[in-house]
Amino acid sequence: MKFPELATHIKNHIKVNAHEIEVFFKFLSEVSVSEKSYLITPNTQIRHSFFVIKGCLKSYYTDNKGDKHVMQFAIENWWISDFEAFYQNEPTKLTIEAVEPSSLLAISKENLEALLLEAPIFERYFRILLTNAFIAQRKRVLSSLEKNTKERYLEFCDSYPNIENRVQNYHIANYLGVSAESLSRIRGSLKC
Amino acid sequence: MKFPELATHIKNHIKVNAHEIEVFFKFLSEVSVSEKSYLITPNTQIRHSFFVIKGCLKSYYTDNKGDKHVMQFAIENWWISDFEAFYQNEPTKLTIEAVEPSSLLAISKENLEALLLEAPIFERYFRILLTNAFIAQRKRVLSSLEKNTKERYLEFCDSYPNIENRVQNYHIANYLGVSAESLSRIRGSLKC
DNA sequence: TTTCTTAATTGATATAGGTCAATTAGATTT
DNA sequence: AAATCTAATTGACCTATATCAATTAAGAAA
Repeated sequence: MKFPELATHIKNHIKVNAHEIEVFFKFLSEVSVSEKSYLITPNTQIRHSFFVIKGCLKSYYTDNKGDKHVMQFAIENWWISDFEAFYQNEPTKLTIEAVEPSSLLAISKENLEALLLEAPIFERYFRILLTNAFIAQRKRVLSSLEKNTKERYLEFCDSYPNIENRVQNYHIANYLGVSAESLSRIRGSLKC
Repeated sequence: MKFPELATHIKNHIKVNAHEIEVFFKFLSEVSVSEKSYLITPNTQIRHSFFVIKGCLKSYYTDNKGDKHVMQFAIENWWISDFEAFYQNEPTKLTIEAVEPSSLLAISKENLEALLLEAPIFERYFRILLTNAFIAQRKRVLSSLEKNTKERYLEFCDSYPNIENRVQNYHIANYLGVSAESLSRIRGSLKC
């Protein structure tokens, strides 16, 4: 079986048979990227969603002061994209950059549409993922309203297992919306 | 035609015929609430989604210090629910409270499922709404990372037209995650 | 190993926004 | 109109976090 990681991920969410999985796989392409290279850059029209087989990536928005704001990290078995551009056929606003050398599966918007026509069972798979992603965003909004930085850091470590050792301090600071110095002090206070 | 507001909302998103709209409407119930009454309270199993015909409501999370954090306002033509509870069949965590006397259409989770079986065209309608809601949450996350309170207040006024005159200052402060005093000072600085 | 580069930490200070208290303004009730 | 209640504003002060600068640590390259 090709791409066992994605096959498992699909089976964890919906009931599918081997043939349907095969159909899915024929719409995928394999992508490998080295550390610090880009999958997506701002203001382009290339629109894919990516499933991480191995590695670690981040998506971020660069504001007009040049500050970067991390929207998402993705490690093994996560999907990552500029979802706004992907779903609404708009130019990209985000950068997706590999934090580690990574191997991915990519599906284009057109191929996704073709897949859903040929195997509508996957409507359900993507609807579940979209629902989960929506709820995850709501939790992040709520966290930012309710919790202080230390609590949000701990929550972050929880939702991205073991990621503290894979991405740099200041990337996490950009995700949490605090300065690298503040996060460093918080980490210091947690060690004691 | 019954419920012209919802009929228009649906037609703005998908192509439907009069019969399909009729099918949708038979799964709805009408709800009226007075100001300050609740549609949903925490730790209940009642799960509906509500479409606002007239009025204004808010959904909020109450933390264990008793502080309230507003997730969403809803005015005419918005859907509102505790989406986490609704989509994932969990007990509610939010309160939905009417800010003005309001009239609503309600659809239960079970009726939604029955509707989607009988008229699958509405899969598309709800998928579009879910996608829009997901993207709106992402924008809110990005705002909280990128913008200061004044900018977020202006953005808020923009996305909820004319709401400054309909809900109280401190409700908006709870939405933005700042104190009522801070928001008052920001409003003051904008008048000059 | 030595050098170079990038990231993390630490210190000193500044600032946005929080908290608490008092005052004013608007609504609502009597 | 007077009294009451709730919300908004304002002031004084406090705290968390930002910012800037200097130092240390860790990795990568020579």
